[in-house]
Amino acid sequence: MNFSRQRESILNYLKNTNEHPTAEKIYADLKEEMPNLSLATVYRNCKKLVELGEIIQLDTDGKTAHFDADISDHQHFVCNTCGKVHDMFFKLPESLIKKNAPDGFKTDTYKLFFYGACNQCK
Amino acid sequence: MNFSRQRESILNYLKNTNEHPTAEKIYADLKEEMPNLSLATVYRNCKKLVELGEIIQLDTDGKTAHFDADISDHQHFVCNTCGKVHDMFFKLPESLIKKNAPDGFKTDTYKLFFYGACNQCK
DNA sequence: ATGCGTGCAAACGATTTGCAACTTG
DNA sequence: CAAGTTGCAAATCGTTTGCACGCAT
Repeated sequence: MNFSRQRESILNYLKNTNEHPTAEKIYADLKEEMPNLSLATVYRNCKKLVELGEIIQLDTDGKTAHFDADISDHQHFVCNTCGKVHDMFFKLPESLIKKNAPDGFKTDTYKLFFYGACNQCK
Repeated sequence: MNFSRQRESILNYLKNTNEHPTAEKIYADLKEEMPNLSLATVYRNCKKLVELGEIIQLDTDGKTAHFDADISDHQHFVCNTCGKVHDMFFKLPESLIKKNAPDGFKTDTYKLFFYGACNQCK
């Protein structure tokens, strides 16, 4: 086994949801099958999985981090009403990035979040 | 006077810098002229000024908020080395937003941060 | 044995809050 | 005086860490 039972569970949980849960949510849901799972373990493993490139971390606001097992280069839409995070599969055109970067700056990555009302909350 | 002395100072401080300081930085700098300024007051006033639309809050990472008195619709570049935040004066084309928003979603705003190396750190 | 991973509780950093005192109209 | 604001200290929230123990090589 590559990963510990806990790490495996967390990764698996993330791979099988299209929500983008917080550590607390992952913890609450997995706690049912693993009653002595600890929140620290969830945080530790999410961090580790991010480092390993198995998942990505979404800082949708300045507060709580969300996690996503879809590591493809895509964007997110956050509903201001229900708080749910939806995927948007596109990338910013390279030309747009290049054109607008300050002179002499080298752009590695970007974070892009859209906010508004989802189809259910509108 | 519209605002309290403290609130005025904070807004004024932000209007006269092109850095994008954190609450701690604002506090540290203003404390010199106002020795009994409290950090809580800085936080309270930054929050209030954001609500009033006088400044904007930048959540460049999941951790510390930065503040910006330039309320025009513009973007930011964060240097991964020195941490400084630079302005980028452009907006995403409406067509790009419209084209990529999930079906039936209504986009209000977006947050866009670029990360990389600035000309000095490169 | 070694090394990594765990659960727990305590610590942490950023931010918020309760409160009594103070300002300003 | 009323409404809004302050400074301080304590509280809160999300997250991290120290530690002693446990499990797989």
